[in-house]
Amino acid sequence: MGAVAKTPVAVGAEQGKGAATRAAILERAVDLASVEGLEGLTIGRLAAELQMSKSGLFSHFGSKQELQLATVGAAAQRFRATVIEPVAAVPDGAPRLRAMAEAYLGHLEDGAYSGGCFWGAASAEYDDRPGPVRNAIAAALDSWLNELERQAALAGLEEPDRVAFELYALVMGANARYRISRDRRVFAYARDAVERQLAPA
Amino acid sequence: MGAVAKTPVAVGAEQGKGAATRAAILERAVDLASVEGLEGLTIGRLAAELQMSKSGLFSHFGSKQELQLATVGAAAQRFRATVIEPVAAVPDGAPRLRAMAEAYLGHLEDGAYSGGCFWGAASAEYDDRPGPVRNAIAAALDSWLNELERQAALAGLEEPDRVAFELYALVMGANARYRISRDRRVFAYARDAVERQLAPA
DNA sequence: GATTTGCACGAACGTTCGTACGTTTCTGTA
DNA sequence: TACAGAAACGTACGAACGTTCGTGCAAATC
Repeated sequence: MGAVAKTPVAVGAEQGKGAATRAAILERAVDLASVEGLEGLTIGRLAAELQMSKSGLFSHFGSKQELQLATVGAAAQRFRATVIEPVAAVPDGAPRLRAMAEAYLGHLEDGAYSGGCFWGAASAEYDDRPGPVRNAIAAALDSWLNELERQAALAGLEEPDRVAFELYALVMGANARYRISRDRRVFAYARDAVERQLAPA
Repeated sequence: MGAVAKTPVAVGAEQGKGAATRAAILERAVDLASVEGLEGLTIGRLAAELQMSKSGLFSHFGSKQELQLATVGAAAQRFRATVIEPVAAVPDGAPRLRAMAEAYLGHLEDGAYSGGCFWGAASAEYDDRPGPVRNAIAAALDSWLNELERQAALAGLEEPDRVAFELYALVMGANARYRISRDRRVFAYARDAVERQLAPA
């Protein structure tokens, strides 16, 4: 191939066949974990769905916990790619919050995620399971809440921490309620409530 | 009270030693399932915690699914006993909704449930697992939402279905957020938001 | 051409799961 | 006191779990 000078392993360098396989595994793992849970996510089943051997898949992670942590990381990356980055150009404050909520609700409504919101499931599953996996989930959710609060402050809203909580509760509630009742009216309720939160801005 | 079915699904512990054992099993099962999930709830561990044999416990239910269904039923009974019945004497409408929300949030805040809200965990776990267990969970949540909507209507609030959803999202969001962040401020946020929902009444 | 390295494989391990079945122990009447 | 039925127990099973280990093979490196 090319005569490009090869650098030592850089952070996040995605080269080689192994990295591609690993990425494919994690893509599927996020979907599977959204349905079966992070604990119900089984190495054997994941391998079967990807048509590879259990041991071959396992060797990419070394332990189930490492697979779970990597899956949480992949889910965070996917969340940023679908809810954060697409609205990065929208002006700070109320417009940005509106766009973020819409990006989240829109993906739920379209059924883009077969298993619903990964974070809703992971949060409920690990809230009582201390350890690195729980910490990773909590950190991701905290950073999301912080972003909501930051934007609420930029919007000039009073009590941005309270507004952030309410927005979080509304969109997660829409996810939870839609998932179990399949009642699509919850999306209208949630959009309406988000709008009411943002009205003072 | 009507005719008793052949299946061991009677509610009252009126007869026999077996019924008392069964009730004790289910009491523990609800707590365990709130922490480990309904799927993570294992017969062996449940038996060990109750200091009885796996087979002795198993014979009360005949299958794990029957144990899960019975656990859902016991959790519904506990929910009614802690959130519905204690406020039965409170006047319909806004006062009743306030009292119900306070009963729910108060129990969460006091840490009465070691594993947090059973329904938040069960709903997230089973939203993608079709079958009798999911149906039982969905039915219990629907009846709760319906009660909220009924009380919202009695309170003279507009769009009682929307109000019911928002109240549901707020209290469940408080549970979810408190469980993962241990931030007690969410209770104040939730109470404040409930009050704002009820203000027009 | 020889050697090292990176990926994936199949077989087997020890454990735990839900479930089945036969036996023992308790308990409430006749 | 005897005894039937209920309740709890002990043992065993097949399957699936996470994990370990040795091997095969292609690409990269020497």
